[in-house]
Amino acid sequence: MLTSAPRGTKDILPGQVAGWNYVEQKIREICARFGYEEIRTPMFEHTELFQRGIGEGTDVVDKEMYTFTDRGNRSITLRPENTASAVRAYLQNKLYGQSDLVKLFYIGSMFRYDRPQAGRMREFHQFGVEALGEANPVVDAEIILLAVELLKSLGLKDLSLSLNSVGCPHCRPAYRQALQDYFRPHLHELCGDCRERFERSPLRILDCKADADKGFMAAAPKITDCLCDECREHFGAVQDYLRDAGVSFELDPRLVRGLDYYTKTAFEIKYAPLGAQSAVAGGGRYDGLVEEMGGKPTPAVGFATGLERVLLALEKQGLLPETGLETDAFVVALGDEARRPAFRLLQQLREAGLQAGMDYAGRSMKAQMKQAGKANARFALILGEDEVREGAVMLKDMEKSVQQKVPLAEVINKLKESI
RNA sequence: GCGGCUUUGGUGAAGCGGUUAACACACUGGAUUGUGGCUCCAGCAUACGUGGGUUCGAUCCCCACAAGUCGCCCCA
Repeated sequence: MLTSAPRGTKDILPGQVAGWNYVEQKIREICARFGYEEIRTPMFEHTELFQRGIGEGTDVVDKEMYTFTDRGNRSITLRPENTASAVRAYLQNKLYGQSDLVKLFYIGSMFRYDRPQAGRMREFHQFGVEALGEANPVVDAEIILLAVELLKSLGLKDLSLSLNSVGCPHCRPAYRQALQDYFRPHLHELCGDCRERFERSPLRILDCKADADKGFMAAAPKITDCLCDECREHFGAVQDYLRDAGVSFELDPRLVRGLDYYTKTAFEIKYAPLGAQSAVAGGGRYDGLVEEMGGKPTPAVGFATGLERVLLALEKQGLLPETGLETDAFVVALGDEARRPAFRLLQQLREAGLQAGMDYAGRSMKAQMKQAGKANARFALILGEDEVREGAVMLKDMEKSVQQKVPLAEVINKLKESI
């Protein structure tokens, strides 16, 4: 137990960090281009924030949160997602006072108690974006394009974008009703899960794999047929903007988001080879959330991507950057008299801005040369009795395998020239 | 939360009711004097996920648990 991390958590090891840095750097670059600014919110919040924001009755809130009571008797929850926190920070810090439209992004750990699987961790990392304060569908499109642009710039291929509208408080109740009316006569034919969903979230029945091929499924009312005028227009406009941008997508009337706050636009980007956890990014509009949390009515859109899944996709497509230490110079010390001068030389190299290393174990020359080779050193600086006496150092080019004796005072300049 | 599969050293793995638990890579040392990447030699699992049981005897059989993985679910 002492030597294993809690279930569903993972160490990101030195060899893997380059991939994470690569993705994070791309994220920052693209967010800057799109005009989104980074925000960092606490990893834990008052439990109530998520209950209100995400909604009781959702799986995330009901069965997946890490909730505990702190020593001050407050109910605290490790953030299962970042939208609620972002909205809270927006309200608490009155960011709306700075401009009508506030565009934020975040990168960080999220926590959900779920059964671990590849691409589904209990501590996982999300990058997400929130645009608060604008109802125009052009922002929906911008956000989707940002997600697409990110994944594209990482080099990912074979992604699919699905789009839907889940309606608004005006038209969704009617649709719910229509669905329940439609399914009621078939209730006994539905799977157990769906019978439970019938009352609470009939929309999810559409998404059920077990019932997918039942005859009556195909004819179920589609939300897109039940949208109010405003929602319909909005949805149409989002599609127009995407087409103008040359982004292909498919409409999926069965795409439903599991968090209560979504309205109108919902979208998901999938990378199918990831199997059961193929959703790489997902999000949509949530026009009611800010008000729900005590702010003025404020339209908003956002999405999140699962970084582990993005990394998995990159790995599958062979797009992860190489990792490995670069070494400009490896100091090889021979004999006890050379140790101190060698260590001093090492420091001087590093102070001069070079990446330098040496052996600390007092090994044989052969072993030290091996180490230099393994460290990928461009040069080996050999310091033996002779060199110490002469105030010189043997400079060996590891690739060309040629060497020359150079006065100690000149090595650093010589190295800098050739690197 | 549900079901299937898997679990041998740092890694990839072979094995089988009773063996010194193969082999490869990695790692460490060596192949006469101060020089890497090739080659050769040697070393490197009181140990087969954990805990029980069956058996004269279990890494190999049974049970439980754990972890991983695939699917469901959920979602990113």
